[in-house]
Amino acid sequence: MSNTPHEPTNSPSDAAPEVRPLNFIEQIVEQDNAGGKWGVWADGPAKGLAKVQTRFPPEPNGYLHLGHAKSICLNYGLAQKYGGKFNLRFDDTNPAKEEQEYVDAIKDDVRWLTSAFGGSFDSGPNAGGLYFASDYFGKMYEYAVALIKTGHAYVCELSAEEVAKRRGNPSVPATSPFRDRPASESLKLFDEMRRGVHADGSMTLRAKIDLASPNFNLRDPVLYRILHEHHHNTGDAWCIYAMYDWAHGIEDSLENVTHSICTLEFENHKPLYDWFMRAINDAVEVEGKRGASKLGAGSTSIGGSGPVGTEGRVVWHSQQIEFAKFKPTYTLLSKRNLLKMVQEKFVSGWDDPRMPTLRGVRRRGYPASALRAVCEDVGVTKVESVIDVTRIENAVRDVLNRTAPRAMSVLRPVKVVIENWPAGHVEMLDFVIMPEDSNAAEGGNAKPAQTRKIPFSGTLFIEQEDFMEVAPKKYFRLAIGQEVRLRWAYFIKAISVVKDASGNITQINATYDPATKGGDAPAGPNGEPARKVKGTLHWVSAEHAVDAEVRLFDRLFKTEEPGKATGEWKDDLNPNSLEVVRAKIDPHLTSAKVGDTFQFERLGYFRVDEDSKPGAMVFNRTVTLKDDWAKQVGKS
RNA sequence: UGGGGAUUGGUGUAACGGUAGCACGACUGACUCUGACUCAGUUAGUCAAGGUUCAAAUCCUUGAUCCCCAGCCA
Repeated sequence: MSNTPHEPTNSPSDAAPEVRPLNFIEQIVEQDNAGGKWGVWADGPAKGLAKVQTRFPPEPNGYLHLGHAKSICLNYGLAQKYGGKFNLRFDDTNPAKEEQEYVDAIKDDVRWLTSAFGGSFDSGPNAGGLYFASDYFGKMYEYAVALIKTGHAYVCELSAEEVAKRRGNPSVPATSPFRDRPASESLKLFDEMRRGVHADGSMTLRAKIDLASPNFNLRDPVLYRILHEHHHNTGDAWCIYAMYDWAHGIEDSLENVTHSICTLEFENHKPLYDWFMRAINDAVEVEGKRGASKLGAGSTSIGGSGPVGTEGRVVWHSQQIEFAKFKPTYTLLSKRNLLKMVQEKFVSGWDDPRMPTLRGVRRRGYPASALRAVCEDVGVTKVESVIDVTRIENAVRDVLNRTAPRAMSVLRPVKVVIENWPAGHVEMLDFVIMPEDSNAAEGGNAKPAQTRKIPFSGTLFIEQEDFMEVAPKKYFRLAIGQEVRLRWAYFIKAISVVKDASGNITQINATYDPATKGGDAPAGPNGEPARKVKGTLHWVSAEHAVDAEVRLFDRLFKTEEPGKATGEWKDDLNPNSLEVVRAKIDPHLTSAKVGDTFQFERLGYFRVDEDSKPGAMVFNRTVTLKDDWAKQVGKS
């Protein structure tokens, strides 16, 4: 390709690749990087590069779902884009709800999803590592003591009910009779709380902020509650546990997180997040002056010659940024309700292929890269938007179309007998596994189509809906007297049907044209154009086909926003979200392994399910192919 | 009734005082040995009303609608 110098330089071939505009978080990151706000990486391959440290902080009290996928992709994507690090951090501060089972599942899910970025939290250039809030319990306790000493916190002996009663309202301030007790007294009680002297619920450590604040989060929030619970990580070492607001900023600080990204409902918590970090900085400075350097910045300082934290202080103070959740239509995405669906057996488990959990969609056959693509596609904003689920399905189709080998299987079989086929004869025909990639073809990189052999005989199965005795207008499929192509095989024409007592078609009798072998009619002897046919059907040879179970999924809910109308999502459950059929599949598929995904031509994408056993395969329909004909039929 | 957010075609998202653009969908058509894929075209929008300005999606005022907040959950 030669470029003529006279031509404008914006021809498609040399135009700059179309770049997506930066989302608002990327804009913040780039401004921070340009201003040197967070300093640079001190060592490692990114040495000298502006520091970008993100994290995904799940609570291990449930399974990850599509909503979490957006957060993971955002945080991992940022780390990757700016040469930074991504941490997986378990926010395990409430042992009453958390379990090891969830920790293991979440690690596995994050690994799976981030494989779409070519890495994970513990592998690849952006691996920041695995962390637990519970590893920081000691530091959190030290900081809490420092806050008490500096008059920023006190032990409150009000019961939960009393606190609620005294919470006040927008115009009436809250109250606590313990607010002004001396620090020495709080210190003593807090120590007792820690040592297990006091019962659950008998007292809390509260921050001394503003009982009259219109933001209720600032009305002296609880830092610690007493919980005599066994913790999956720390066992029985603690019986007081930090609350989210107290714990989270410290976790971010200890990991030198630069951008602490969370969802919109935490916007009201940001003043508290920042208040705590300033209070800790105050306390640490005071301690430093006293010469008691136990609280010294240590690992939490940025160090080196770079700037020091957002507030110009000693202890790292991350920046909280909020974005809108991922909310697909026809889907429920709250851990509480998903748990209920599992417990009340509306689904078979957390990994039911109809579930919007990462495990569910993975089992169904959604590729991680498709999820990444959707997240990229919908963008990141503070607008609470609703995403059409079909966008996810389209992203899945887009990936699978490029990656899934083709096969032919018949979901709802009806027998076809080729009357003029030589009795007992079996012919092996070429079947194209992967069509040429038309995208690649444009770039001149078309990979030649690969083929394998499939058996053809005089008795076949085709799809019931591919035959009608009388073809309506625009029906291109098989009908009496109407000729169609059997994919990669022959043209056939239906002659007659056999019906059972109740009028159901049990057999179609047809004839084939031997001259159309491979699926094309020859040109006429005098160069006349070859005979064309409008329809092409998928098929399997009856004596070779293998029986298999195929699970067809529909959406779990009938309405775009489950529960919107009545307040109860159970009212909107789709009773027909699962259909199981006995299909006739290509014998070649019996060698497929769990997780393998195929396109069953003209039907959709299908993944071999974990329930498969030798000789009894089970396929999940991941998603159908788009179907213009069904759309037309639906309209009329 | 207090505080915090948000509002651009059907949906998602750009435009940061200077031509309202992109993607998805939908619709037409082309192509096709998958009614798929691909390709071409069409469609349709600044929450409302005032104001500032040569010029407003963008700035100001007033209002509307939606979301979040009074857990010892995260």
